[in-house]
Amino acid sequence: MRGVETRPPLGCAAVMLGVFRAVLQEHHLPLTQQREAIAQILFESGRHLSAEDIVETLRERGEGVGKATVYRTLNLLVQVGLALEHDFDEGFKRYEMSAGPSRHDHLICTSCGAVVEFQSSDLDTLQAAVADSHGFHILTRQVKLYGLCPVCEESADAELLTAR
Amino acid sequence: MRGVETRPPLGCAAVMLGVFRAVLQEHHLPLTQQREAIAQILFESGRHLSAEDIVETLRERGEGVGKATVYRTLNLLVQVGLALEHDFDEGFKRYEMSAGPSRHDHLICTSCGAVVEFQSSDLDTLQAAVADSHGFHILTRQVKLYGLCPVCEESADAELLTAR
DNA sequence: TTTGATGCAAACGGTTTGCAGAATC
DNA sequence: GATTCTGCAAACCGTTTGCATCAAA
Repeated sequence: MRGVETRPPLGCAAVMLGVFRAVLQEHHLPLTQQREAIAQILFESGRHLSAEDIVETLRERGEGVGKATVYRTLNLLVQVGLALEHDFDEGFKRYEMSAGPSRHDHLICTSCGAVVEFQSSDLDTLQAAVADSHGFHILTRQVKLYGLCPVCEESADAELLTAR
Repeated sequence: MRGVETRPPLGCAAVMLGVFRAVLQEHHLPLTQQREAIAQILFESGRHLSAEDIVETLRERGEGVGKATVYRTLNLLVQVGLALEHDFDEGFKRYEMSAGPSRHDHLICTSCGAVVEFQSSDLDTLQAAVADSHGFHILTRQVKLYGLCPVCEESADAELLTAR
C-alpha cells in the first residue's frame, strides 16, 4: 500500500522541464540528455522515487545512466528547489517533484509503510506564526505524522481480540 | 550555534532511568551497566546526541562501551518510546530523550545548522484533526521547519547589499 | 544454569568522490 | 576549445550483524 499518490496534471512535467532548462541556462550549466531524462522521470511520476527507482526506470528504457549521475542530478534539483528530499526511515532517501509553494505533508503508517499525502492551510498559517515568533525565514518544511493507517489499526484490534 | 536547547529539570534523568528499569523488567530483559550508562547520558543531556557523541562521552568517563552496544541500546530506547530519533540531514541520526506525550518540534537553520525547539498546542490540535479525517491513529510526529535563523538571515541581507 | 548482552571486526548499503574520457556550449 | 558532465569503480561512513565470550537473573 505504499505510494497512494495522485498523478500530476497533464502537461505539468513539460512545464517543470522548461523551468529546469531555464534554471540550468541561468546558472550556465550544460543541459545534458541524462539530466533531462532524470528530471523527466521525476516530474512525470509525481511519486516519491528513490535514486534506485530512477536508475531502474532508465535501464528499462534502454538508457543506461550511471548511478552517480542520478544522485548528482537529484541533488542539483533539490538545490534549485525543483525537487524535495524525503526520509521515510527506509535507510535511503526519496525524491519528489516540488511545484513551488504548493506544499503538502505526509501521514506514514509505521506498520505497512503506506504514505498518504495531506494538505492543510491551517498548517501553513501555523508555520508562519511559529516562524514569525522565532524570527525564522522558512524555506521548506518536513511534516511527518507517524502512526497506524485505518487498515493496520483494524488488524491490530483484531489481533488483540483473538489473543485473549 | 548548534543545540540551543534547555536542560531537563533536575531529577528528570533519575525518573526516566527508573522508567527504563521498569520497562526492562517488564520485558524480562537484563539491566546491564552499559544500558544504564547509555540511557543516563541521554537522559541527563536533554540534547540531540549522535551515537558517536555517546561513545565519546563514555570513553571520556573511562567506560569503554562498544559502538554496537550504543546503537543497540538507542534502538531499544526508541522502540520502548523513551527516546526519539531525529534526522537533521547530517548523514547520521541524533537521539533525544522522550518524556512521553510532551512533544516539541524543530526549527532548523539551513545555513548554520542551528536547531531551535518550539512547542505549539495548536499544532497538536491540528494533528488530531488531520489524523481523524484520514482515520489514522498517530503515535509520533516529526515536524521540521527549514529556513534561515535571524542571524543568518541578517548576514544574507548584508551580503546582498555589499554585492551591488 | 540459562538466557540474553557485549564487543570486536567484518559486512552492509546508500551515497559521494576521483579521474579519464565525452558531451555541451 | 574551454568547461563541465558522465560513468565507472573505489572510497566513504553510519549502521548492522555474526560470533565467541561474558554478565544478569
